This record gives sequence, structure tokens and C-alpha cells, in this order.
Amino acid sequence: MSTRQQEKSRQTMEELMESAISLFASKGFTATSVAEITRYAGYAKGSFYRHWESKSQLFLQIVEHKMRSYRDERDRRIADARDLEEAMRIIWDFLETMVSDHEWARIFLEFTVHSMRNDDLCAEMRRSQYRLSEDIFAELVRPFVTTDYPAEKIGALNTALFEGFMVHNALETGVLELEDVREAAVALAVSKGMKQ
Amino acid sequence: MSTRQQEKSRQTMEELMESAISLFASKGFTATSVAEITRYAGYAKGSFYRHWESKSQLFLQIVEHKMRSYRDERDRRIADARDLEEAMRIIWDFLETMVSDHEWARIFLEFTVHSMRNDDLCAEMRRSQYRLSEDIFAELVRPFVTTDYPAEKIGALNTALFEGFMVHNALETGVLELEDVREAAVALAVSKGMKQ
DNA sequence: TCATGATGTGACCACTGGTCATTTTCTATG
DNA sequence: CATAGAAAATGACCAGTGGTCACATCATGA
Repeated sequence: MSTRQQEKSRQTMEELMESAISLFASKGFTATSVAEITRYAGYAKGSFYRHWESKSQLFLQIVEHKMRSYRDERDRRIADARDLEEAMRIIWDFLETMVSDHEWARIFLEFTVHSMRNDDLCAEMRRSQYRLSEDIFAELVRPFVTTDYPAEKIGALNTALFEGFMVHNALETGVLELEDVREAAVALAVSKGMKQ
Repeated sequence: MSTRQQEKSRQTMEELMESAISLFASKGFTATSVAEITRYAGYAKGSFYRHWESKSQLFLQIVEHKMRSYRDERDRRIADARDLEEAMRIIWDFLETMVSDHEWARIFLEFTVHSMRNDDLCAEMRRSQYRLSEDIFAELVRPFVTTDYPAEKIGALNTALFEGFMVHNALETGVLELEDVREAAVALAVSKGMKQ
């Protein structure tokens, strides 16, 4: 096996990815062009498509990578939760680290909307790797729900509140703090999912 | 005054607007090009820019028009509300008519995100005409809030939940019904804004 | 040394939002 | 009517987009 050549290829890919991450962060997904990504990394445009089949696919790969690192930590901690309220607070710690990466929350929202018009992308976005999907939320939370209210709905309501907060953040309205949303989300989940 | 010429100009503008509304509805904001709008209405591309300074400005005009018709009805009805819960339900009737225009909710979200990267557009989107903004919500709801919790935050939380639901809808996840979100929003507002 | 296949290139495609000099059409006045 | 001047409509043009592909370059195994 020609290790040297493969190594070079891997390095090129990483350079392009670094370039993309930094450009996405400063200009967003749509406003960053493939030509810019390659130019910034010192390659020609054609090289990009040797590594990814589209700009969207690169983006998904970046997100998947970001998500994977959060996920393990989160799943480990939630095993210790004693009730729904505790579980919710652990989940929100995790969401908090996502939003704290301010620019990325915005870009992520941008991409979510971008994917709305493409069935394949839409299907991928529904999968748990790319979003705190309703499914994964329900799974995390189900063991703690002590009412008849469906765990999926608790999850979906929570995700709605979170993603709505990202819109709010993106428009820089500045009325809500993360604390407010977190409190509201916990209160909502508790009122629906725990016997009073 | 050359009434005939002005009349013609007005008619052209209306034709272009109708064309745009129908194309936006079927393809979304980004995917609809200015050339398509004019072609569909039977004009050349240049004519578009005689009436609007950009595609975004046309969009804002369409939204403003849609909003105005809702608003009057809503303000009239809310005057009759007796408490926060009643006020919330009236507001959600209004939001419901917005989402029921299924395709438009999606396009509106698309445009919201599109405007994120443009300061001027962003400022316009914060204004009450274009969104159920935190301000206007606070104003509607303030007279009914009987706790210390700030009315702006109740408004912002409600808007977050609503706009998050639009994301949910756009991805066609299908777990939440409007009823669920409405109930959650009312419950949330009541728990924060009404003495128990 | 040289053939092979992987890696890198940039002109090219059909398209975008937006501009503007030019042509067409209307109308107010002599 | 004739015509000057204004208003409306046009479409070639610009710099850019995501994506393709025939071609050049280079590392490698024989």
C-alpha cells in the first residue's frame, strides 16, 4: 500500500476541512463558497470534489464530528439521573455547550433551513447524529416519565423551545438568556411528565 | 397626471407580485429567481428592479401585507380577554392561521434565516410588522400578567416555542401537533405570569 | 526507467442577483 | 396632428455560484 500517497490525501482533506470550518464560522454556510474553501487552503476548486460530493456533505461530516464528542459525555452523565428534572438539567448542560459555541448555533440553524428543500438532506437531519432529534430525546427521557404524556412529545417540545431560542439568538433580540429557556424547558417537561 | 400610465405601472407591479407569491409558495424564497418571477409574469428581468430594490424587499412587502390583515382582527379580539389564559388563546388562534398557511410558515422561516446575515434585514425582521416580535407580544400580554415575571420574557418564550415548532414542521418530523404546542405555550405562560 | 493509477488543476457549464444604456410606448403641449 | 420629453420595458452584461471533467503532474512498484 502506498502509504505516502494516502497520507498526503488525508492531509489535503484535513487542510480543506480546517479551511471550511474557519470560513463557515466567520461567514456562514451559504456565504462560504467552495472556491473560497480551496483557495484559502491553497488548492484548486476541483480538489474539493475529490473528497466530498457536495458542500452539504462536508458540512454534515463536520457536524457529525462535533456531535460525537458531546454525545458520549452526555450519555455517561444521564445514567446517573434520579428523576426527570435531573435528566432535563443534564440534557440542558449538553445543549448549553452547543449554544455556547455561538457562531455554530447560528450556522447550524442556517443549515437546517437549507436542508428543508432537499429530501435527502432532510432525512439525514432527522437522524440523531445531526440534531438532538425527537427520538433520541425520547429515549433519554422515557425512563423518567411517570405520566401518560408521550415521551416523544416532551422531547419534541423541548427541541422546539431550544431551536426557537436559536432563532431568537440569531436575530439578536436579546430578551432571553439561556437560563430563562432552560428553566422554562425544565418546568414544561416536569409539568407534563412528572406526577405532581 | 397621466393616470393611464400610472395605472399600467401599478398593474405590472401587481402581476409581478402575484407571480412571486405563487412561485415562492411552490419553490421557496431562495430557489425562486428574479428571472423566473418576471418570465412567469411575461416581463423582462430589468422590470423587476423598477418596482423593488431587491428580491428581499419584495418579500418584506408581501409579508407586511399578509400580516396587516391578521393584526387588526387579533387586536380587536384581544380587547375582550379577561385574563392571561384567555389572551394566550386568542394569540394562538392568530398564530394558528399563520401556520395553517403551511407553505408560508416554511418560507417565512427560510427568510428569517436568510435575513440573519444582513444587518438591515435583521433590523426589519425585529420590527413588529414582520414577526410576532417580543415587543408586540409583551404589549398584548402585559395587562394580564399578575406576577413579577417580565412580560417580554413570556412573549419571547412563546415566540421561541412557536418558531421552534415551525422548524419541527419544516423538517416534517410529525411528532407534534399544533394543539400540543398551543397547550404547552399556554401552560408555560400561565405558570410564569399568573399567580396560582 | 517507465507504465500505471492516484492526486491536483482550472476552463467550462448553466445558473444567480443586480445594473444600466438602449429602445419602445405613452402623453402633454404647440 | 406632430413632436418633444418622460415613463416603462428590455436584455446584454457583470462578478459571482455549485458542480464537472479532460487534462497535467507526480509518486510508486516492477
